[in-house]
Amino acid sequence: MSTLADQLAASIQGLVAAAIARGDLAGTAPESIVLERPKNRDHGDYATSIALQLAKAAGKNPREVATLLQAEIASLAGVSAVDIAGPGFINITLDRANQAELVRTILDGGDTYGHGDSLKGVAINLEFISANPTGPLHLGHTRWAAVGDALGRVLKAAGAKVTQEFYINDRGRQMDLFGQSVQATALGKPIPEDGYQGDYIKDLAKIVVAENPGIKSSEEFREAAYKVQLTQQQSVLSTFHTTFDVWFSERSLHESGAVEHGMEKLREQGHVFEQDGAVWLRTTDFGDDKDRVLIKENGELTYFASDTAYYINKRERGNDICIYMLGADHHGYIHRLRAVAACAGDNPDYNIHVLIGQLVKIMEGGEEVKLSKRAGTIITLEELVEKVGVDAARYTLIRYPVDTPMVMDIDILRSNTNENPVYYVQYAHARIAAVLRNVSELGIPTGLDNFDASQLTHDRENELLGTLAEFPRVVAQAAELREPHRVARYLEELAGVYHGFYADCRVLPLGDEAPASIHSARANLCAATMQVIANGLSLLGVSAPERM
RNA sequence: GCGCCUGUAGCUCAGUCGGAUAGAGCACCUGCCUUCUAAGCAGGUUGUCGCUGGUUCGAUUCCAGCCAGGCGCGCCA
Repeated sequence: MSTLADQLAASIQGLVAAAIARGDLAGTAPESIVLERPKNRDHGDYATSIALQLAKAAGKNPREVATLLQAEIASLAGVSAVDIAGPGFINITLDRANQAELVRTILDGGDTYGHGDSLKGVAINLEFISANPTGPLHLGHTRWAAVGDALGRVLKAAGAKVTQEFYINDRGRQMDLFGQSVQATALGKPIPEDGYQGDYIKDLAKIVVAENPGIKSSEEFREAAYKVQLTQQQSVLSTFHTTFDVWFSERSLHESGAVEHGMEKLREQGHVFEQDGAVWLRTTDFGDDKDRVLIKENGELTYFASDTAYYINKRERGNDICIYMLGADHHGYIHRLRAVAACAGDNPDYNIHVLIGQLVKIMEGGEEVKLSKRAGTIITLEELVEKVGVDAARYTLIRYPVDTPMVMDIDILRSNTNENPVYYVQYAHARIAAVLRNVSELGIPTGLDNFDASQLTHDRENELLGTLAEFPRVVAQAAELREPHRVARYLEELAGVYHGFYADCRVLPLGDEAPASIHSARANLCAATMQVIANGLSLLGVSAPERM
């Protein structure tokens, strides 16, 4: 879908190229032209600084360059005025009725408005959370549960084929300790050193014993508790509206021979060597600060060996790009994972992308809730949802970039005021739904057959249309930068613009006033806005209520 | 010591192909509901964009160095 702004930018690009071909300008034409929405409304609907960029090569001052292009831009379809301002900005004002045709585009597009094809044909593997199945999901996992799922939705909207994947760390010492801990608890014995504590272990022990009478060995306990705990994680994530296409077991990686296969591939690429009785991967060739052990001196495989094989496995399953979402305590993995990609013969700048999420702090009652496993003050995903609900939790976690540490204030999230941005956005949606209910009750004709774009010339209408037009761009950028928070911020802006429109532009007829085409036009504009808010919230996995 | 992230209003934070007077919410004042959801709108107050240099028509944005804070640097998983 190409937006009005895209078409305009392409046309201007053509004009610039033509001017250069004619010899009016010197230099080379830019590949594309950026049209931005000026913050100041006096600067038109769109602005470009192209004249300032061209000036130097052209050997003219920027205002001259702008003047040269002015008349031609003004003659483009849909443009009503072109002004030159400041050092040489070209400010473009669009024809309002023409702009209002966007309502048709949105309503025709329905829930696909905003979708694009910038990542069309790209297969992306998106791995997030990947917790050990040895306990409930906690706050750190929760940030990824929200952001990861939202990112997946955004990438799909940009046309990518996305596999959302959860890597189950079901192998190794932690699992054994887990089994021993549950066993000890069930049998009333002391929990082993470094074992798992907490009430949930007691609960697991009870369930496991009830379901498996006569269970004895720690291996049996491990397997039974693993099953219960994994099911619990899956069920909690499902209520959180976070879905996975693949639950990938680390064990299966070993059982299927994928680890040997991965190792073989790395050997072929020539980055594997032996030293001190161990087998290493020379990751320092590609920016890691030290080489990494694949097979220990005692013959055991390292966790890193699994990671490496897993990456190769993902790529061989047809994924072009592997995105990893890791906690801040894993940021040391960035270099080594990129090096793994490079060792496998891939381009680390394209085939792999590691996102690091900073920590989440919780405030409640004006104080920081200290999180400690030992003290049992871990906040789980389940508890957070109980406190604030799915929508508020998801929305708040998503609206910040992941590389900033964030603070969640439970008290604010519980409040139904506009301190709580999720309500601000949802309220706009519910408000429109209410207006449209009234529209339908009053028998005001809606539908695009009754839509007259030339009615929508009010400043507020124009501002709303301009904001609606930005949505596809926001989605594409969020996908490109892997930053779903941009969608949330956009929705807050859109909600604000709608509320302003609502305050100044009456949709329903007043008193005895007969329904006229302005009412139909505004009703359709409302419907278009509601559609965009719904589409945006859907990208975040947050509900769009019709009543509040 | 090395590496990753952060430093923008009193508070919580936005701000990427470098652009015009740096934004939003909260907080604090002032207005607006006998007809659309006031969970709303309009207006006012608030800044050495951590510091110092560099690149250039122009830097909160890019580069270098420094300061401050968070986190991490196992043949652990």
